[in-house]
Amino acid sequence: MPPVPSSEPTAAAAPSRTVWQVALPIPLPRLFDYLPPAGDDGSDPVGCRVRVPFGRNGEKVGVVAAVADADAAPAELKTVAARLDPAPLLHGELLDSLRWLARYTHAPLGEALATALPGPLRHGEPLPDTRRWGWRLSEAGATALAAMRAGRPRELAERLASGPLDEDTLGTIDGARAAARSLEKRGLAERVVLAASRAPGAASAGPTLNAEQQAAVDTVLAARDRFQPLLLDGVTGSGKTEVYLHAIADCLARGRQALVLVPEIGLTPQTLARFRARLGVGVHALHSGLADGERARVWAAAARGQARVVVGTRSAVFLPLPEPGLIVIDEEHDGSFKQLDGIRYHARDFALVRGKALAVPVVLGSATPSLESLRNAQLGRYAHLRLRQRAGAARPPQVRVIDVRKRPLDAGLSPELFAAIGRALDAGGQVLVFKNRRGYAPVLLCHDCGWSAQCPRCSTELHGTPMTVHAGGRRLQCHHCGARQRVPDACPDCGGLSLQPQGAGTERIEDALKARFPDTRVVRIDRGSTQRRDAMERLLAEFGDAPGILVGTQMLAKGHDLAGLTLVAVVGIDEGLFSADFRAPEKLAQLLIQVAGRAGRAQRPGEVLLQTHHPDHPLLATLLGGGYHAFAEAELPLREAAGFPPSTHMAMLRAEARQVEIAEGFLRIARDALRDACDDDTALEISGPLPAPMPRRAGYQRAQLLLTAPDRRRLHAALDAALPTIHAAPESRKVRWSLDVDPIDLY
DNA sequence: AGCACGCCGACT
DNA sequence: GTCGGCGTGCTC
Repeated sequence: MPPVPSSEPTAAAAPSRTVWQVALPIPLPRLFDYLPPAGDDGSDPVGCRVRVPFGRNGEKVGVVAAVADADAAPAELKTVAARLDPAPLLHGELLDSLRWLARYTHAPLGEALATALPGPLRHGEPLPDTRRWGWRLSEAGATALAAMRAGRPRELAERLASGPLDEDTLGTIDGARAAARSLEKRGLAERVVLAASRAPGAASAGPTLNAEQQAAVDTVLAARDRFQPLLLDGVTGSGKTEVYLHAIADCLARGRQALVLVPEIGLTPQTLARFRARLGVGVHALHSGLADGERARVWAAAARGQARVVVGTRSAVFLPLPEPGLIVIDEEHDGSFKQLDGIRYHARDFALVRGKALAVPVVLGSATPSLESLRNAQLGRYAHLRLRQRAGAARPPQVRVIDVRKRPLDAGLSPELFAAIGRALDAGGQVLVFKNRRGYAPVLLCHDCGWSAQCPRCSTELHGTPMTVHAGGRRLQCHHCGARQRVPDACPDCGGLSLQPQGAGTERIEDALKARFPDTRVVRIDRGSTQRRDAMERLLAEFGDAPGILVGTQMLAKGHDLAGLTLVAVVGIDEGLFSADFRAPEKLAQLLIQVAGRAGRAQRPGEVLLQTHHPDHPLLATLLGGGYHAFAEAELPLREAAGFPPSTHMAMLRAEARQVEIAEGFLRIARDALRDACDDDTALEISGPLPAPMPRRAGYQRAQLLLTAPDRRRLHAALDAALPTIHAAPESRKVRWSLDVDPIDLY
């Protein structure tokens, strides 16, 4: 039986009948109109979740995006099955910002809203209870206490006699939960709501700030109550976190909430413990390791203003902040702030949009700021706060370059490197062998002279565009223009026969090290060996500070301090020097600085060895001579000359199909639609369709279209104009396609 | 994205 | 003789 006695169209004057326009989490770029549910109280439904009938016999949960006149609506309308929120769940600034995000990413609003909500809320569950629950002794319990026989229930009753106990504490006492249930059954104890503890607890004082830190804090505090981006640009060990903590403490004192975004690997128990100890209030954590229910509780606590400080990874940028005071993005250059599937948003950029709408300062911290942020600082859009002094006694490590041309390599490691590792181990030190992992599209390199294959069409004097190895090592291909050629038999420069694709994996390196140092512990840490999020911490804790070798990738650049670390060896940097990805030099520079930072923390002075076929490469010379900022100052003009971001703006249209021709055919349709959408051809440069390496799924081929525009607004205008055509094209249904605005990986 | 409807192979 | 492959079409 249909639950809704449908509202019959009355012939009598029924003037402005309205429809609810609902945003649904499906990849269709429009809203869906529904009749309001019968008996609705008539309060503004915008921002409320609704359950609606959808399709033949399905139901979906969506969010009311607008209320409109029924006359304008299409033919037959279905009726909202249920309004799930009496008052809007999404409203005000957050709803506005999410509308912006949907427009900016050219995604349906429903998908943007779904991305912002934790699973349970997305699926229509009520906002969870965030009250603090605890146990207290009932009156009967108080009288019965003296007569109780010994045991767990009596022990608990005795504790409760001196005051109620919250459930978190209870959970830490052995057998206390069962004891509480037992007391409850006998009417001796009861479960009660405790008062929310918003009163700041004991905040411990941190170290005294040095002059630079104090100046940075003062600048942040001077910007309270207005939108102001601040780039906190401080060398490793300069105490950026102290600056955050002071700014957050001020924010708390003014009764405001603070949101801190950290990279995926940055949210360690140590980080949280430090925030908790220093701020003296509850610090909520939000990360991918949390259960769904827990994420929903943090979201609800933020929405109710109970969460005063939240430290979270990427998705925390979607938390509601009814009493906003400050947003911090730590390690703002980190790639994990960019979501790579679904709605491809950048948490740092979205945090800035929210900060602007919320009128709060946004602190972007990094020792190696992204070139985007550095440029914004140079242009005066961001306040630029520099911390040049290292706190404490840490001193920069010795950095040495090892030339591996013509050296016999074992798993990519040179004899000099093995010797240095042996010396460090003999001296009782720890060694980190760090593999720069610039994945799947290897460049071809001559081991004798260092020559690498460059595209003859796309390379200029300023900027080489490498060709990468394809078709099982038989073909070279340019990722910019798509040009192909055969892999040469001999090096065109020196005639040598040692042409090889770069890239030995960490497993091979681990095996080689185990073979050379059979009596030494070799621990490999990479995505494969640490699926679970605490696995890395556990492995590192086990590693301790006794001599041994750690082998790993990016994940090891940060986090857990290794006190015994005296030698860091970096291999695979040539892939960064000659990558087809224009961001590779920036990523490599950031990585090298960070890795060097690790070696500088030990008691003994650390040593960093860089293995390369290009000991004289300008990037290395600039970086080693002048540090990260010298590199950035040299790199920004190169980017500009080559027409790359941040001076231009990009979008990537990707397509995937069983046959490349299908994917490319779709992209050609899209290309034509985009060309038609531009009134002049300087507005948008379109490259492709280009083949994309490494299909995500077996049996599928990927291709892509790269869009570059000098002006962001015109890029978006072209996309806005062309996307309806692209959506409507029959070819679009034969491929899986996606649009990535501001792509970070051009693969 | 789901989910149904719709026409051609290896199983009870 | 059916169960089921996923092509294609639609969703207020």
